[in-house]
Amino acid sequence: MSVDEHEIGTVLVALADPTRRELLDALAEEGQASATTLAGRLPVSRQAVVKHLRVLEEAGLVRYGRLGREVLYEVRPAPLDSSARWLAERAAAWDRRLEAIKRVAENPPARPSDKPADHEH
Amino acid sequence: MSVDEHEIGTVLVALADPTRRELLDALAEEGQASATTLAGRLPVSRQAVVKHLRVLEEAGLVRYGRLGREVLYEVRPAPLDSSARWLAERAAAWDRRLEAIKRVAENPPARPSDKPADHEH
DNA sequence: CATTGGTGCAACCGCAGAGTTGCATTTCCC
DNA sequence: GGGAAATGCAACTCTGCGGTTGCACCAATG
Repeated sequence: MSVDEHEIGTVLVALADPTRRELLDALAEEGQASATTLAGRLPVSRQAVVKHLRVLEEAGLVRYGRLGREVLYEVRPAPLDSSARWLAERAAAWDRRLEAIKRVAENPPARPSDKPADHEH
Repeated sequence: MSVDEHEIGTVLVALADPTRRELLDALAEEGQASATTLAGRLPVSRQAVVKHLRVLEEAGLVRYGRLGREVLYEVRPAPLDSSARWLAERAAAWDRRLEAIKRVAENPPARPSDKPADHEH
């Protein structure tokens, strides 16, 4: 309801990369930092960091501002928050759905197919 | 704190793909369904669906069980839920961090660097 | 003004993953 | 038994993306 699929998509893609998550951790710790600084903390080149920061920025997870000759980035919690809500909503919806199905399966009608066996591996 | 980085990683990767999200939606709606059935609802081949289901299963987002000659899948909300908590925790941590930095920047000490200008684009 | 530290830009590489097709195999059902 | 429906397996293609390197460009500073 609250946020749209597409925005969530960009956030999920942004967060799916482990380097990007490390980058966010570093940024959150530093408060604010430049691409060069961050590249010093991770085992990748500055250019790689720049590219990552670009996708993070497009997901709204970081903000940047120029200060003299350097560009400082800082973290933005908002999209993370709305994504969390999106996930929680979805989990709740699934739960409701499963509950409804279980009720139907156990009580009134004939069962056309059984529940899948619990197949942990 | 609650769940480990690696598990979250697999969930995020699984959710990052739009086809996989559609697949989960379809599955949640159907209650349970086979790869063949699902392939009928999405614009991809059955084999593609099978591969997606494999990564979803490894992320714990679906469960499957054999019923005669067909394999039925159903959705599992738990990992979604813990991921949501993970994101929310992180967002909160960032918020605290930003607050702390703002306090430091405004009050006691000299400011070594200014806040980045608000650069929405 | 020349140097130096920080960015921006572009080309390039390698690989994983999303997708396909074809075929073998199992199981249901007449 | 013998199709027909569903799954399993394998090989293959192709695009995207994470990463690098090299160089040009700016701006602070002695």
